[in-house]
Amino acid sequence: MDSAVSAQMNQTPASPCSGCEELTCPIRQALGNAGLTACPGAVSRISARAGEKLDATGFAPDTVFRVVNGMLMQEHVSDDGRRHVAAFKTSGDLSWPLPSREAGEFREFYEAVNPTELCIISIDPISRCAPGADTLLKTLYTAARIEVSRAQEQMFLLARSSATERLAGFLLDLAKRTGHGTKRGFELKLSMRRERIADHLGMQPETISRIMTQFKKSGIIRLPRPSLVIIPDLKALSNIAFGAP
Amino acid sequence: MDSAVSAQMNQTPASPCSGCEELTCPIRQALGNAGLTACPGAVSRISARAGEKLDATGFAPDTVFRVVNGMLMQEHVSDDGRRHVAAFKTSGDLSWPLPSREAGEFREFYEAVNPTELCIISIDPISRCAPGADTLLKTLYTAARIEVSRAQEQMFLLARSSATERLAGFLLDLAKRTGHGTKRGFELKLSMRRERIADHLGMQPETISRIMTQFKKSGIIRLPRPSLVIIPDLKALSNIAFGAP
DNA sequence: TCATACTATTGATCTGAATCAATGCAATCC
DNA sequence: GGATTGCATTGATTCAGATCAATAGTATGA
Repeated sequence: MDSAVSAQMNQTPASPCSGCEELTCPIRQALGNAGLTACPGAVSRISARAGEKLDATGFAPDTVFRVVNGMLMQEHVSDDGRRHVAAFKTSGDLSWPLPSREAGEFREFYEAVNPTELCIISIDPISRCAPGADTLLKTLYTAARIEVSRAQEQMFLLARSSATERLAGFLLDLAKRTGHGTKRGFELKLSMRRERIADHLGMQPETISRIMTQFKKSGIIRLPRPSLVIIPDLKALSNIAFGAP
Repeated sequence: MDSAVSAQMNQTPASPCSGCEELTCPIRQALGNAGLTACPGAVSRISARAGEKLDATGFAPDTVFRVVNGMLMQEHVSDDGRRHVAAFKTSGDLSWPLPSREAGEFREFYEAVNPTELCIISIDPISRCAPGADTLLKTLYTAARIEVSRAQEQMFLLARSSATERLAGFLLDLAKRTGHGTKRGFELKLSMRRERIADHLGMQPETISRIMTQFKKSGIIRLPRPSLVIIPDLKALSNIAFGAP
């Protein structure tokens, strides 16, 4: 089992969460400043440098994480060291730490891929004391439903797609979420290493490399540096992701 | 693409849902009979014979299915005919039909494995008109969170376990949920065909057969008929599922 | 009870991705 | 700016599971 949980993120309680100034924050939208202020300690905030890790074991079952900015990796590690990256979370994404489980299952960690800020929110005190709590609950419920859909898409990908299709799907998804168009094409920064992409897609890092090279040779992507992908034609990549022969 | 969506389940509106007499029904628990009666049309009920299919496309995004009894299979089918069974749902389980999506993704179907009764619930009218709606919302939110955890476990299984481990994990899960102890061991009825188990685990039916035979030969299971599994020692199966060499 | 039609099992072979093993790059630190 | 170090890439080989092809069971209906 991985022992490199050295750099624990340092948690700084704050009430209300100073990170929830953004208009898109569901907590703020549901409760407003007044509601948030009524619940001291319900929201705390963490800043993490790239590579910092947080052991998600032992959080109360009403906890929700919200990524303010940066990128957070949610990973599951089994006792014998097998890893799976459940998701790469970006600005605005929510995540629910796993309820603790019996042995034989796996442990959950969160790791910052980039410098990342996140809020750790306790829902119970908020839903008890704040006005607008039902709106908040509805927002969270909707978010959780969307998370179920995402997970089901990922399951389909893992169960029924080839390595090539999986990587194409991953690049496409990340491009949509974090990329930006330039004159040369759609540009995407791959901040995580190949090994983590492999852990996300149920593959080995060597296979990621090989397929990247294929994509490069066939002109689907350009790869000036290992961490910079340029996609001249998103539609072409999409065709590969969805099973074009 | 599968065209055998011949036997559409026949939906019979009812208010309140006569199927929600059980104490475990979250709708009933949250609202009570009075609350349910206040929302005519919010809950309808379906009876399905084994093999009957329901196209889940086009349900409102506030819809929840609840299996009353029997077994329901939630499956995703891509345009080129690849299938994945996201889950086998049993009594008390909730399921959320996927929001409709752009082309290139997949369609969702529900199919009764056994004779099955389910409730189709519209949440919005209930949460508007009934007392106790926030309790209901909290119950649904909790259920959705649990569903996210389940999906993440399944993702780990698909991404990082061998075929043998996956099948052991599946048998174990189903045994816990639908099996029962006898003097010969834990007995489990496999109502679905091998092909559907394969679709759930991202494998081929032949591989399921081969591993079943291995398990049989090594004494992990007995298999009097293809649809009846007897597990003398759950712990032995569990060891295989969680990566014993 | 026997014929019919599926479904499961087994066998032979193939193949995509894993594994093992170098080699080539890029960022980081003196 | 040049070594150092950790990744990424490429190559050779292996192997788990898929695919193709029979054969054997099981359930259903006359």
